[in-house]
Amino acid sequence: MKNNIEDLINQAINKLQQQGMLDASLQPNIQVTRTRDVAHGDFASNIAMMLSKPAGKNPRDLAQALIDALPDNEHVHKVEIAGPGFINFFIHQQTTLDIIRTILERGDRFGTSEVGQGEKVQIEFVSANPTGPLHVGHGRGAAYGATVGSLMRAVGYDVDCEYYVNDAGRQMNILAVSVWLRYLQQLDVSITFPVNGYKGDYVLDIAAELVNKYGGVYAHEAKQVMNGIPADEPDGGDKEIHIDALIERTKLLLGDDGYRVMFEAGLDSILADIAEDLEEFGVHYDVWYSEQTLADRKLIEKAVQQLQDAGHIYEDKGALWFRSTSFGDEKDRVIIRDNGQATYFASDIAYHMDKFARGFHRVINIWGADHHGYVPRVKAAIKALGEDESKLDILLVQFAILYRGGERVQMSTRSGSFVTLRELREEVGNDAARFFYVMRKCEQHMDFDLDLAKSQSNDNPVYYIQYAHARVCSVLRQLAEKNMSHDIAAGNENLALLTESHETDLAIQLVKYPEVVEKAAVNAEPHLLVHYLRELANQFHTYYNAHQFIVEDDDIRNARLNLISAASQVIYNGLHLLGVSAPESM
RNA sequence: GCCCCGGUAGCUCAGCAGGAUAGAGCAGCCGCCUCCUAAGCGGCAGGUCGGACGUUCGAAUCGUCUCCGGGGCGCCA
Repeated sequence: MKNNIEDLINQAINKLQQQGMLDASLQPNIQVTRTRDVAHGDFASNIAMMLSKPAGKNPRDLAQALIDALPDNEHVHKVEIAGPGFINFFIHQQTTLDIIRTILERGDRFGTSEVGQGEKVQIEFVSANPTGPLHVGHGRGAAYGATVGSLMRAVGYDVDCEYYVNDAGRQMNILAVSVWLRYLQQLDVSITFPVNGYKGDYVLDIAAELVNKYGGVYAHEAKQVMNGIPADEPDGGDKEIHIDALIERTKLLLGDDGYRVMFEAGLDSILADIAEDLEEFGVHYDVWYSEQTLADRKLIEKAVQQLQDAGHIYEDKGALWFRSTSFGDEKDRVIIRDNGQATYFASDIAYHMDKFARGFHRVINIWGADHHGYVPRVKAAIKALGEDESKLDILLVQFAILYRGGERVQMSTRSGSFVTLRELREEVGNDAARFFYVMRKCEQHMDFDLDLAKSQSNDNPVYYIQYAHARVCSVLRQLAEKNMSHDIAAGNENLALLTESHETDLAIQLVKYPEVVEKAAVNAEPHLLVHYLRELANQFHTYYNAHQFIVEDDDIRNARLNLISAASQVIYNGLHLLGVSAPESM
């Protein structure tokens, strides 16, 4: 309808240009918006005010000229000039009510479209290091990424969701050592656990399984483990040096095979846990991409070589540097350390190179806001590799700050004192968690009050929306008890009977749904849908309180039941996109 | 020091490709169940849109400066 009106205005402008009232060279940017106030009709355009200056005419006079030039349209009921020169369009009520028929016909496909034209899009999100369970901070990225994926699919994009598994690098070595040391402790080897080790209970569980499976096969005496290892922090040493020495000692004592056992026990167990956690949260991935395979497939070397061939690499102090400053970064970055090891950045260049090689038209990375300093160098690398950087969008999700008892909850994976996503899900439920996480714009810091979320209180906005859906289901259930029926075809014939203001308001809200879904998808802003659904639920509840649906008059009853069925269908569709269930009774 | 995000009602936040009297939830106060679930509805009250200047017919929205809060700036990942 909006496009329709833009069309009409365009025709009017053309007509005035032909008549010489407007300069033919004007290329107006026609804006049509939905009005806030019903007194202003359904749609409004500011075109007359925008053209008033270049046309050298008073905006209200120009508006009148445009209105006179507007072609007739079956859906437009009335056009008015208002205020300083707005043109307000009033749509026929029947046109609005026809949306009910459309919704009931299209069912759960109502709101989907093809604007994405099947474009291949990759969304990578969460990608937390597999060194411990997901915590509530990851939950926001998970819910946000999954919802953006659903939204984009709904409007016709071909979406792949991907998790980048950081299964290589120092963190994983620290995990392997942590597992082994816990294993030794459980075999009563007296060892002080390093400050920098992973202290979470899950490491104890992994170690216990190893004890079960292998007994003392990988045991060594405390002396062998600790002799000659530089002191840890509490003993006046450096915790980083201490843990690195322990990694080397572990590799030495266990050999390659033994070390792999520790390494994989940690990785496999934690990754499986993460995958299960996300699946239970309704977050599905198409691809789990291993960082290790980049090295195995020599993609890192290839990426470095490609940059070198293009002349963007130089050597300094024994390391290889990428001249990222040539591409807008604030300083150059090391990609191969003086010890010959590739940096994480090098892997990431290779990873992004591979993303583009896989043929995505658009690549979306959803990162925690703490990675924002990393954005320029990744974009720099992409430019240096000759790729089109506009295909890469990096969306930064701000932290979810937890509050418990009015106090901020500190989180740290290493210390083991965090609230896990699983814990949150169990306490507030998947529906509330999914909903809360996408309620805010992603760049908005989020205060997540655990006490409030945990309390199964009525304040919970997700219940409010679900309740609207359940209420409609309940009404339809009652029909049978009252020996009455709902004839959808008859209802569609009688939509014109829906003349109450509550009914038109509700229908207008329903008309907006596809526009909201499209805008939420294109802008990656799920919160728009959340706000829309709240408003829709509110309009339904208001209608519910104002009028009876189960009435004796067959025509009115069928028409009203069609309207509320359509409303509940839209609520169902919207909640589904958010990954939230729509219960039939509550 | 540089960079990113935020500063709108008591609290948590929408609105920000400039537009017609700035919205919602919660909290507060007052009403509404002989009637399809009161997990609901209606009403009242509540705001110098952090501040200043600028652009504009018009600024919460755009620009510059400034103040406050959060985060980031490694041969870590």
